[in-house]
Amino acid sequence: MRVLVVEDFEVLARTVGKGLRREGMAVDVVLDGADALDRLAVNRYDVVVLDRDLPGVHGDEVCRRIVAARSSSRVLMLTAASTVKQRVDGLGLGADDYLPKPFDFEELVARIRALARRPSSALPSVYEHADLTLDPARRVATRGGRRLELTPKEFGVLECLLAADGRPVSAEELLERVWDEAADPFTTVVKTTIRRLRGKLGTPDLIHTVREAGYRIGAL
Amino acid sequence: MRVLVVEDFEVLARTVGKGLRREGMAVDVVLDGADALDRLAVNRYDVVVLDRDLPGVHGDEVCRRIVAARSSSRVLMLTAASTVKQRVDGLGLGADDYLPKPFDFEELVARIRALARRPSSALPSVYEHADLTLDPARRVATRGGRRLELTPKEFGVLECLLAADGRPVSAEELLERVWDEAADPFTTVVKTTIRRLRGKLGTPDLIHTVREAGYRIGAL
DNA sequence: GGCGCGGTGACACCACGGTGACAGCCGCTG
DNA sequence: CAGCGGCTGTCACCGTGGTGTCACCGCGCC
Repeated sequence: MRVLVVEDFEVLARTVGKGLRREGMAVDVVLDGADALDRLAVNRYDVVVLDRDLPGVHGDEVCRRIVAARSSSRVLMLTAASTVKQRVDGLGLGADDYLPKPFDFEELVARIRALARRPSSALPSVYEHADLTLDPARRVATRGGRRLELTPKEFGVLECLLAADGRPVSAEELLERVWDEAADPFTTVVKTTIRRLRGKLGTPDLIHTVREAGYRIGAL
Repeated sequence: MRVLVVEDFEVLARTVGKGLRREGMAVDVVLDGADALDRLAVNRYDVVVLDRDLPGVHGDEVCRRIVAARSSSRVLMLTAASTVKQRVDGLGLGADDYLPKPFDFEELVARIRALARRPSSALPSVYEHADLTLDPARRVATRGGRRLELTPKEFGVLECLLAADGRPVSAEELLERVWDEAADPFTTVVKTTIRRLRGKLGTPDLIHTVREAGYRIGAL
C-alpha cells in the first residue's frame, strides 16, 4: 500500500512515516503542499495523509486538486482544528476522512487501512451503524430511514461515537472534541447531552455506557 | 465568484471592477503587481484579470508566480499587444486566456465566466434542484417554470447553495464568496439576504437553516 | 449502610436566527 | 438638477430552542 504523508512539522512527519513503514506501508513524506502536488503528479498513492495547515499551498487546496483530478487516492485530513464546524469544512472539500490532532497512532493506522479498503472513488463519507446513518458533510443523521432532528452538540457527540466505531469515548474526550474550548472540568453537559441523544434515537441502549470509561456506540 | 482585477490604469480598473460587481461577482481591485501577489497569498480567487504591463512587478511575473504556486486561480491576461506572437507568449507563461485591449466589456464577462467554469467543465452549466433552476452564465433563475427576479446578491447566494448541493454553507463562506473581501465580520447582510431570498422563493423552508453551520438547499 | 457514578427531570438563561423598518447609495429619468 | 425606485446594509427587537446547571434518585460495590 502506498501512502503519501504531507505534514510541515518535520518531527511529526518523520515519526509518522517511520511508524507507518513499520506497519508495512510504502511511505513517502513531503513537508509542503507544492511538493505534495509534484509527487501526486508522478506517483499513484492509495492514501494521502494531509495536514490541513501547510505553508505555501494550503492543505485544503491540495485536497481540492486531488478531488478535481479525480485521482483514485483517498484523502485523510489531519488538523489541529477539532471543532465540528471545521470538520465539516474539511469533508466538504472532498476529504474521505478526517482526524483531529492530537491523534492516537493506532487510530491513524486503522483509518488508513479502512480508507485503502474502500472500493473506489467518491465514496460518500458517511458513517453507518445498523440502521443509523450520519453524514458529517451534510449534517444529516437518520435512523431507519427517518431523519433525526439533532442539535449541533447532539450531532457532534453522535459523530464522535460513530467515528470511534465501537470503542468507548470518555466524557473528557467528548468535551474536548465537541465543545472545543477549555470547558469547566466539573460540567455535566455530556451526560445530559447523551441523555437527550438517547431520547431522540429511540432505543436508549444504542449508546452503551462503559463504566469509568465513557460511552460507545453499541452493537444494538 | 471571486475575481481579482490587476490593472494600473486606475480609471479602467475601477470601471471594470464596478461593472463586474454589477454582474454579481465579488471583485477586488489592485493597481500593481506587488499588491496582487499580496492578495493572492491571502485569498482564493476563481479568476485573476491581469494587465500585462504593470509598474513594479510585471504582469508576466505575477502570472508565473500564480502558476508556480499551483493556485487554482485562472488567469485572464489583458494587454495592449495584440499580435499573435505576443499572444502566444502570454499563454506560454501559463495564462488561461488572453484579451487584447481595447476589449468589449461583454466579452470580458463572458470569458471570465467561461474560465470560472473550466476546472469543473464536466459539470452541468445549469443547476437544478426540484422545480428550481439556476443558470449562472445567463444569470437566470426559475421556480416551477416562472422566472425569479433576483438581485445580484440574492442570485450569488442561491448559486452558492445550489453548488454546495445540500451541504450547509456557512455565513462566513457566503460572505467570502458572494461579497468581496473587505467584509465587516459583524455584518448581518447574509441573514437579511437569505430572508429576502426565501421571500422570493415562496417556500421559506426550501432554504434550510442548520444551526451553527449555515444554510443549505434542502429537500430532506 | 455509605459512597460514587450515572440517569432523570425541571428550570433558567441567552445566543442565535428571524423580522420589519429604515437609511444610504446609485443609476435612471424627466 | 431634482425626484424616484431598486438594491444593500444596519439596527433594534423578539421568540425560541439549545444549552448548561442543579437537585434528586437508583444502583452496584466496597
